[in-house]
Amino acid sequence: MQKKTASSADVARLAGVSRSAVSRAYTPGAYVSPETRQKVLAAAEMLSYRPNAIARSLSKQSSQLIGIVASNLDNPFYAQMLSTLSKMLQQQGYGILLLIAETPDIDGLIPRLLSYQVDGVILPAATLGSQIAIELQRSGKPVVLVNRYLRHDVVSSVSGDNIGGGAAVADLLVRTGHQRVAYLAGLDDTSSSRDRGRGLKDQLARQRVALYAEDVGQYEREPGAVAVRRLLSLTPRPDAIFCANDTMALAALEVARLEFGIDVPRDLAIVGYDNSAPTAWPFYQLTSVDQNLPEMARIAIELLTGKLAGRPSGIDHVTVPARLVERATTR
Amino acid sequence: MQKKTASSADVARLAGVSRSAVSRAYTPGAYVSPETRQKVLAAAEMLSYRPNAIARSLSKQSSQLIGIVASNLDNPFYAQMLSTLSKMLQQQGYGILLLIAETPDIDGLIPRLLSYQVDGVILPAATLGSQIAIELQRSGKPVVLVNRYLRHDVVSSVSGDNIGGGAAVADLLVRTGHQRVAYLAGLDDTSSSRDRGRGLKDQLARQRVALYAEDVGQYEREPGAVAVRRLLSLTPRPDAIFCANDTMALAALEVARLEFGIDVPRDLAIVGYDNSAPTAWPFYQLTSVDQNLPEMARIAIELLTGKLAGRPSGIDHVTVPARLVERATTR
DNA sequence: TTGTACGCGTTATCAC
DNA sequence: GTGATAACGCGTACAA
Repeated sequence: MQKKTASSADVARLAGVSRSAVSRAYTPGAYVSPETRQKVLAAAEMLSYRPNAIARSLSKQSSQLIGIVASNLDNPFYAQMLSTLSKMLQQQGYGILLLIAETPDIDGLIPRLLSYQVDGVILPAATLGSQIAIELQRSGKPVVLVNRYLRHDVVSSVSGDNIGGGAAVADLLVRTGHQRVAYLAGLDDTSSSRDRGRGLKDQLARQRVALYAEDVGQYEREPGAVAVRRLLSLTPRPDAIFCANDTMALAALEVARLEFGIDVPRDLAIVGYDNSAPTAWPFYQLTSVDQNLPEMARIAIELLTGKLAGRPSGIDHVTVPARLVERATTR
Repeated sequence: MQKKTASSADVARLAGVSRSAVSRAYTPGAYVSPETRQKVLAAAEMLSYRPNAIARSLSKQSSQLIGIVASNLDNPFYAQMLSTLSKMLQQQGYGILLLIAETPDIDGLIPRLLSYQVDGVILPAATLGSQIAIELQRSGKPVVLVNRYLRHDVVSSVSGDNIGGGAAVADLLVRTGHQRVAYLAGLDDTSSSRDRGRGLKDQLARQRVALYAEDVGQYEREPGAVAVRRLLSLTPRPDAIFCANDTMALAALEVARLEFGIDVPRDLAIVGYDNSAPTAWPFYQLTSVDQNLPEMARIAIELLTGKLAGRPSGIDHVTVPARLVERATTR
């Protein structure tokens, strides 16, 4: 239990070398003789010395810190996204500065994130105001949006193939004989919700089926349930509901079975989006669209580290293929 | 889109004052005349200057950064714990350095966390090796364990009243006429699992009921389901299963109803722990024990900030009362 | 290969 | 009140 944490000067003194030598001993590929290197490491061990990353950041003008602005951690998809991104980043030697974007004063928090000189920022948040992304971008920090993109190509992003995913759902529903397909959107101002709906609609249209109804559930359980009740009260009733995420789809299944006594999938098909863990639970067995989360995370990091390495990349938008996972809520 | 981020020297030059004046303008309660303060703020605005937190940390010997070592983010309880802790901390002006403790080389990651000079560390991880906590503590960093404690009082912690929670379950089960109560433990080497089991057993004993069976499900869905199958294959069959967390309890309910065709709660009671979101979902309606997560988070931060303020607190262990939430899996 | 000297951006101390 | 100056701990030209 030593008083103060040892500095490179302490190590240098004990090892009988200069501070530069200590620094070099910790710099891969620096000119140090094996002997001095050993002396330094031995002394460091004695003092249980660890280089001070804060001081290094100041000197190197690079903190090796990545900011992640997260939200909706109650949604398993985003919880897993945060976990996956973090694991991959820390494996590559980066530290993670976390910011939860659910407090009202989020705008005041971003400058604080920046003040820690993060090398880049990842925004895995479909429900986040786009203003933040634009501001970050303007401040010159490398930024990558995940699961969302902005028009006008102002900031790089990676997202799932929402149009393709919606189209795959349309194909499945038409193929299994559905005629009155409803779409339960997430948030109107998000690219994900819009594109999933458009993919569905367009692909239905190509097969001479018109979208029967549309409602909005804000990507959340309660508003979703309310919207589903509205949809299921239409006459004639829809024979299929495609929900813009799993959270709403799980609620839809509950409302349909328990409140309306509907036989799913015989009289009603329900499809979700994200293929999050609960969709596979025995009580639900929900058909859903897999976004390939690990791949999205991988690419997000690749885009960001590319910018960090100064690779001359403009604003690019990468799309990851989606995959329909059929379970027991479709026939 | 300026080239470099402005420093206090740039602001000082533009405002026609010294760097000290700039620093003081950003230090609450420092000796600055309103006029110079205004000049500085105006110049800062022009250059869109933000104090560099890294440099400040170096100078002040305090980073205002708290490390959180998280894991099991697929468990809604821990996802919410991370979210709540983070929100509270950032509200108090702290930054959060996140470390996901699910990679094999976790031991190598801790020093990196420390190298960023975090002011303190919170460990909300029941499944984390206790060695890490002890090492951190020994390094002199303020540490608080959440939802777990260590014998011998070596590191501060806050946890739910697991013994009381287990006892409350025992009372409920005896009161509703159960005689063959089984306990599905989490991980043997965790205080939470041990205490919940002990609370159950002791309180059963006080009412002349012996624990009928015990098994281990590692706090996870699949191992939990396997253990439940073993328990339900006993003859005579248990008439109640108390699971050490919700994840296993949800799986237990599925196995009982779908695989064994058991009528829950008529022929079998199932109780979980954590009162996480899915327990309230209509398909489950699982009776569970609420840990009062927000209160646990609040106290954890209070303990930590107390240590940071140099308040002379030893090693203390705070226990938060638990509350039984009865739903449809008990009668 | 090694050491010296300076810079990174900020705060604390001290004269003025 | 204000402005020099010295830390804070480290990386790195540059000289040796």
